[in-house]
Amino acid sequence: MADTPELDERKETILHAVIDTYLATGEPVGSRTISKYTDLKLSSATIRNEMADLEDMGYVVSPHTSAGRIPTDKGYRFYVNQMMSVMKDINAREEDVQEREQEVQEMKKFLNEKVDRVDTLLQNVAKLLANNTNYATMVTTPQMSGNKLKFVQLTALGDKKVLAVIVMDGNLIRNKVFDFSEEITQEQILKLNILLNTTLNGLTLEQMNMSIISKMEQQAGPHGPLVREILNAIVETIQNADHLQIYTSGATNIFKYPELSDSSTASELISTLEEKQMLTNLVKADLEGDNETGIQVYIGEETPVETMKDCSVVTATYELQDGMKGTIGIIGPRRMDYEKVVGTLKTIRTELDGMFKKQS
Amino acid sequence: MADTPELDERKETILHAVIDTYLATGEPVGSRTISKYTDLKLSSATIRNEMADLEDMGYVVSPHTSAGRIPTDKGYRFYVNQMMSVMKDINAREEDVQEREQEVQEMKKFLNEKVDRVDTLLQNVAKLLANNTNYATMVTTPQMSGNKLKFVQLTALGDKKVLAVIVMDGNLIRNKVFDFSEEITQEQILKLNILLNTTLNGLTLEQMNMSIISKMEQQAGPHGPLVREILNAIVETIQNADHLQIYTSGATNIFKYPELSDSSTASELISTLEEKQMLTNLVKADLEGDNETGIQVYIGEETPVETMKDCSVVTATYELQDGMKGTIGIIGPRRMDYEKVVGTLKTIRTELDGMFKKQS
DNA sequence: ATTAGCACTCATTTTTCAAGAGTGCTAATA
DNA sequence: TATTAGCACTCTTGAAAAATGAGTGCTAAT
Repeated sequence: MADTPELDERKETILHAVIDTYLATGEPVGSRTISKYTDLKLSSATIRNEMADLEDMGYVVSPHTSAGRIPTDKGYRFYVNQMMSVMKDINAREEDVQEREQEVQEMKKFLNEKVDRVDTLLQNVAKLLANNTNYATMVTTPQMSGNKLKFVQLTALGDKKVLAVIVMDGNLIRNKVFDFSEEITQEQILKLNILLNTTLNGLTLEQMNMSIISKMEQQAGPHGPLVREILNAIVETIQNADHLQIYTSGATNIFKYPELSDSSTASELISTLEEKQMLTNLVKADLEGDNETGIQVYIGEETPVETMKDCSVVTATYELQDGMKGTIGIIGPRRMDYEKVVGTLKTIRTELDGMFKKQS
Repeated sequence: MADTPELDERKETILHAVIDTYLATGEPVGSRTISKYTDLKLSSATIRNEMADLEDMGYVVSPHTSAGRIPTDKGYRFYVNQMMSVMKDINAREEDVQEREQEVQEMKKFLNEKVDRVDTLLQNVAKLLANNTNYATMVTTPQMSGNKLKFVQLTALGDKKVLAVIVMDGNLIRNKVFDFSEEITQEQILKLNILLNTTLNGLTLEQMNMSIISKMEQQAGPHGPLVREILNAIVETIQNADHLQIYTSGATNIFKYPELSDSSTASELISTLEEKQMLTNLVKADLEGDNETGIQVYIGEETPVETMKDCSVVTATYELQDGMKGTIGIIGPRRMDYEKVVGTLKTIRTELDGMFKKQS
């Protein structure tokens, strides 16, 4: 608003100190503590005055008259913003990289071991993150946009059943078995294969509109209804392939934080993680808000998921070469270790890209 | 042991009454309550004496001197055994069927609506069960035994990649893409297809032993290593197809039962449900113990999963026509409504069979 | 064999009290 | 004018004490 910053330097230092200590201890922090903690060389009385100001400005509150202060969402927001802008320049502090080196190595090793499917990989990522951070985590499958059909291959299975193998760009493969009302011959299948592939190959889902479909139905002549059935299956399958899946892990980590572990809050949270339905909001918000870093921090009420208003959520977008995007999220208490979490997510984001290149 | 039953009729009645009331209230039940509850027309003092006997025999305990009694595992076991033997004759009480009729209808409707994949169906079953019973639930994918290979189909994807579509009996289909070190021609693929299918079709996993593999390697001549690679992929894929998947739901229902919701117990339980790893014990135990009814009740310490020793678990085997077997489990507090749970599971077991026939 | 009566036990709840942490305000100080 | 020391006051926390009440075990009466 004003062009002078709202907080002078001393207030900033004090606020930072308050939040730092609160993150570490989880207890309201008093003026005496700060007066010792900082190198400001100020008495507790002075700090008290400053803290009263900070309270007026809405950065901190005291839970009751004779307690220390705890940060408000606004306070956390200040802290995180400051942190993010510092991190942008430095990208990753030497010591942090050092410290996380081992983690990454361990992760790589673990991931390379028994991973033959992307979903297993993602599940493992969730699990590892949960273990390393002590927060709850979620990881989504990558979402493709503008999926192109590479080819379709029909095969008779006998018994009036036909197997359609649908291959999309990026070698994403889906199967669909369907029953016909009557037995189908080898020639018919051959014909259908040719018809489907000459018309559809290279098209995106959006391009398979009504006009193309009805044209194909005409060309198929007597097999019109059959073609329609197959097309529907294809469309549905492609849509399904794009179906968002969410893996979560470490839900019970929330019991490590007293402010979240009273049973009603905990129950609600775990439910949300278990049902996964509501987590899609998180993903949407994450994919839309494209800041440069690919990292998004939601503090308390800011989070797009109703049931998580007592938590903070940090999300990261990971992106594969083909423009497939997915989301990783970390859910913890407001007083989470933002610095470590953001750092870890930045690392994972990068690593994940490399790993996917190895997997097909 | 002795040929006279350990409990005379009066003791049985009283024990039954104690357990019944305890199931309903969750509080230790005292002698006065029982003296009113039963039609035995006995004073509380008499009941007190009988209860003291029951305590000596290990069917009940009092949590402290001046409290009522609660059932021990042995007590529950008696209760459940009695119930199961009664149910075997009656199969399903008229009123229960009536009462559950609506549930089943609702379920069928829901399941038929948006279910196009077996795994979604099973997930929904878990969810519905959890909602209807207020306990935590798990459902496994059906396990096949002696999976036979129907055929394999290799297709070039270009870019040194080959798609293998593996079709098993029961039209279970898996895909696997793999990279070769060098480009592969159309003829080579054709040859490989023929070689693979003439040799392998109709074989189970167990039959693909070393002698067959090395024989094929020889026949393939220069493509030996290639064939080996493909075979490995096939074997792995089939094993993977048989990979047990477990869906859980309603984990947070455990918060409805105070005896389970202190945070360490709850955390451990939810973890187990989330990780799913340990639940396989449950499945194994369920599939092995083949009693006539297909229903198995584990009380407290009896359960094959360590972390669930404060719970009771009821499992049911469902079986599809092709001999595929899966497990449904309900996890709740010791004082769960065994009668309702067993009844519901019996119904679901039957319904599920019908539904699978509809799905492919 | 059953029951009434009574003393006793122990968990639970409520009340009371003391300790401690931290604040806000005022007056003194540099 | 900005800082600090000092003090009264507030409110949480924890422990101890007291009251409540449900339920038992035992004895003596029926």
